[in-house]
Amino acid sequence: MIERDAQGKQWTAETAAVTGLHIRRLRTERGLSLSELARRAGIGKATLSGLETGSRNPTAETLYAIAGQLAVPLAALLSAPDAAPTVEGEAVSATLLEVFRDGAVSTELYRLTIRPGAVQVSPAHAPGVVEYLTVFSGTARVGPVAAPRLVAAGEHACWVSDGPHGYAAVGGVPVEASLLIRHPLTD
Amino acid sequence: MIERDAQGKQWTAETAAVTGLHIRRLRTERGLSLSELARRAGIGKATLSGLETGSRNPTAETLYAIAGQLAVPLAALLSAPDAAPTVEGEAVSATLLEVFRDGAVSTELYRLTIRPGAVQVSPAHAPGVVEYLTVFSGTARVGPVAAPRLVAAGEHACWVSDGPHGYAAVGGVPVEASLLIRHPLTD
DNA sequence: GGATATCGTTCCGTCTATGGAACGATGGGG
DNA sequence: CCCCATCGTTCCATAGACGGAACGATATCC
Repeated sequence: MIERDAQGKQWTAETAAVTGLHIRRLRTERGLSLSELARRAGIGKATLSGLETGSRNPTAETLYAIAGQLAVPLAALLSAPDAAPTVEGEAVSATLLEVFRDGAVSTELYRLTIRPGAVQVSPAHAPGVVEYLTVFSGTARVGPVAAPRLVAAGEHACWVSDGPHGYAAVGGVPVEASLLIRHPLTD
Repeated sequence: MIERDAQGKQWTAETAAVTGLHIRRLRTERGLSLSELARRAGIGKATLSGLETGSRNPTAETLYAIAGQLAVPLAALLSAPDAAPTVEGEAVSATLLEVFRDGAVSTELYRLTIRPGAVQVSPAHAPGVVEYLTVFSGTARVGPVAAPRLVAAGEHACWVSDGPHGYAAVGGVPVEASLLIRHPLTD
């Protein structure tokens, strides 16, 4: 299946600087002064200034206050858009966008790009795991290796991934798609 | 109809507790002990313990280290992604998670909750707009008002939304789902 | 039983993120 | 010209987040 990046992300000087730039950009886009945003968010000017210049390691409380006033999700402040864990395979690049948890089911949402010229085969998952693929552009051949399906732009497919299954782009064009993987929580 | 959360989100005792539960859940799902995760993430056991029990206000550095080791986006640790723009309807709450743009198509991804006891009907969209709904939990009756479909947990449905279409929860339980809306860009 | 290991929590000294105040710079208005 | 408001940065005492060590609890082996 999709192997996860076991390498941990880290908070570095660079991360801090990028985060600061994001905040400053969002603030100026809204025509807010540093003092004004600090006042509205209920934080000190010193804190916000230090944050924007990348010389601080903010707490969750501070980040929440700022994101709330800027009316953006926290993720918009923190990471570069693609700092999420990315999985690279022979033919597939996947970015984990969200993890939903509802009752006894965990659902992971990936942004998927399938490169042409190769086929990626993933081994079986745990029983009960289902995958849903929606193609934005290009044409993909996906599903169980025993019974693959052609999915064109705007179409979608789903399959039970309790056996080996593959991903391939058809026609020499990369495929852009979203992939939902639904895991029953077997605890 | 479109309400935006202009009120700032705040870091409260409850936020901290929910965040802690998310972390603990992700950790135990992976079969990791608290000590082991702390060691791998390079943080103190005291820090992780306090975080999971909701008695701390972690720094970005700590959150990054944990999210990295759990291989999830930071948003999966922090409480529900409801700091994002949210659309509230009579029966439906939708959160815009992502917008993809690929060639001549724009695709919006929503996180959807349908409350029981009401039916929400949306007017026709532009021609060529298609919606894809994947249900995580509960059972939904969705699709064109002329031909609605029943979708149970783990199933999905798609329909062309060039006519009025509705969303309803069946069986008195809220429905949790993801919704992809695919717009051809006709400009 | 005793010895050992690891679990998650609590204690505590250190370090640092915090907000208020003071700072120099800038820009109108009278 | 002076006066005053507001800009973003820097200084600083304090609150609190940090990791190491010690803790009691539980399991496993001899």
